[in-house]
Amino acid sequence: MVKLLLADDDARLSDLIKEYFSGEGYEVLHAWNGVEALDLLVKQSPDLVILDVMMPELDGFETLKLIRAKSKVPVIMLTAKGDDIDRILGLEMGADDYLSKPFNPRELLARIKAILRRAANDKEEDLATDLVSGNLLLQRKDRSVYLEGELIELTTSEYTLLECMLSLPGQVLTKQELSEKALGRKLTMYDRSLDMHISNLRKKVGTLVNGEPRIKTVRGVGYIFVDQEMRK
Amino acid sequence: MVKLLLADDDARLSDLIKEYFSGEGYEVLHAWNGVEALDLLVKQSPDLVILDVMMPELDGFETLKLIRAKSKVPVIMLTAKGDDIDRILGLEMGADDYLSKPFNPRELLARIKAILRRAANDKEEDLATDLVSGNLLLQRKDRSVYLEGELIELTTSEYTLLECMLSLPGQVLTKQELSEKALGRKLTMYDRSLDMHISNLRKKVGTLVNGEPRIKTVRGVGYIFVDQEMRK
DNA sequence: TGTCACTGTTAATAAGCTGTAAATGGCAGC
DNA sequence: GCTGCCATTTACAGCTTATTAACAGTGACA
Repeated sequence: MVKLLLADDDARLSDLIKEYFSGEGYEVLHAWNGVEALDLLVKQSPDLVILDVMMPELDGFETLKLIRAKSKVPVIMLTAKGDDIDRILGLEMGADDYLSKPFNPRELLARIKAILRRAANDKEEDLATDLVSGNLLLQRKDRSVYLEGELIELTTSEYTLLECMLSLPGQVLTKQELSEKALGRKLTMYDRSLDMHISNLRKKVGTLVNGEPRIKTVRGVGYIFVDQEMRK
Repeated sequence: MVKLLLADDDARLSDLIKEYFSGEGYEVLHAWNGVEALDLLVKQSPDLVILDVMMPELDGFETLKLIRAKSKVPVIMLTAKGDDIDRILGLEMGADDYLSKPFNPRELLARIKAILRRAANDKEEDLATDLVSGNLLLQRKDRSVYLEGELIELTTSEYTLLECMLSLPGQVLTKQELSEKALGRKLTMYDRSLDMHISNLRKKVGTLVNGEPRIKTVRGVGYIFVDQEMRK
């Protein structure tokens, strides 16, 4: 069952939404403010969050910021009537959609469906997309990597790292970015873990056909995965 | 060849799309309005319809309504920029996706592919209620499983798990997904239940004919049910 | 040229994940 | 209340992988 998290301090509206969506076959969790919402987000991991902008304790924007710091869950913001600034701010901060009060529950439902469907599509799309660079092939659907047609064994970190680099070839990826995306944590002062993974990756994925290194170092900044035309 | 039906009264856009999609190996039929579109739908039965909302004679919504009255063909709606009401109405009325103008043809292509893939999957699900992989057969109608023709006794969880894996063979299924789909709950920190079921399944459903394990583990991620050609 | 910060790599250590046997708990049917 | 069957939890061995430490190179720069 699809689980929604609604963060709103208006009891009447909340009840209305809860009732409507329960009838439509959704499970609705409710938080009275941003703090509660974050708590529920962690504990219940809902499929989508509906955030009222106007809330006590922690307003919608602050909450959204904190949510985005750790999660990619789709978020719909509820803004006051005609408050364009809010919409723009919300979307810029990573909300997936907005709706101004007062609204028709049916409209909210339609938006939720649209967002969830798109999210599913995107995921499917990702899975179906193979990354290629020269003689290197990465298949996401089964997390397999082939070099010159030969299957290469990679550890989880190596795979994730390679996926990151392959999806943005030819551009500098900072160590900070890579550590966060591939290892899931901030890069700290004397953390050499990333360097190790790069080193191991280089051993396995090695060098280009022409002998050039496939992963270039940008001293003091990060690494570049050398961009190559797809082989025909 | 995949046949697309484009209903749009904008000559420039139509030409653009026709050209782009012809280059990508699609056949593009064109209708100037909803009436023509319905006519072509019957006569040519395209694989997918792209409907502009703004059209003379019969607008996109009316057309969609008439299409849905007789056909389940996938439909993508083209809406004016930022016209939320349109896209909501469209989705509620049974469109499969929407795209707001102006758009990048590549994005349209991506969405078309996604939808067609989904349609193909759905069809397969519906028609073939039985899932087959090598010498393994799962019949949904009576929840029975046969290995090499012999009936295998599985518990509820084992069966559901196997059904999940068999329906997406050859791709990584994360422990999270499997736990949610097969056991109906989120995977929590020290939950080993899924591992146990996998272990038991392996005992029963065992190994491939060639001795390879049928269920591969992807450390730190999940499992893959090895894809096999259907036996003829 | 010498210092300094940063990098590459080997080896050692720590942490984490998996498979599975066995214990536990829950529940339906009798 | 038993009994039997499953699902879940516990426990732990065996392994794999991640991280840390240590040290040698290397480029940047004064």
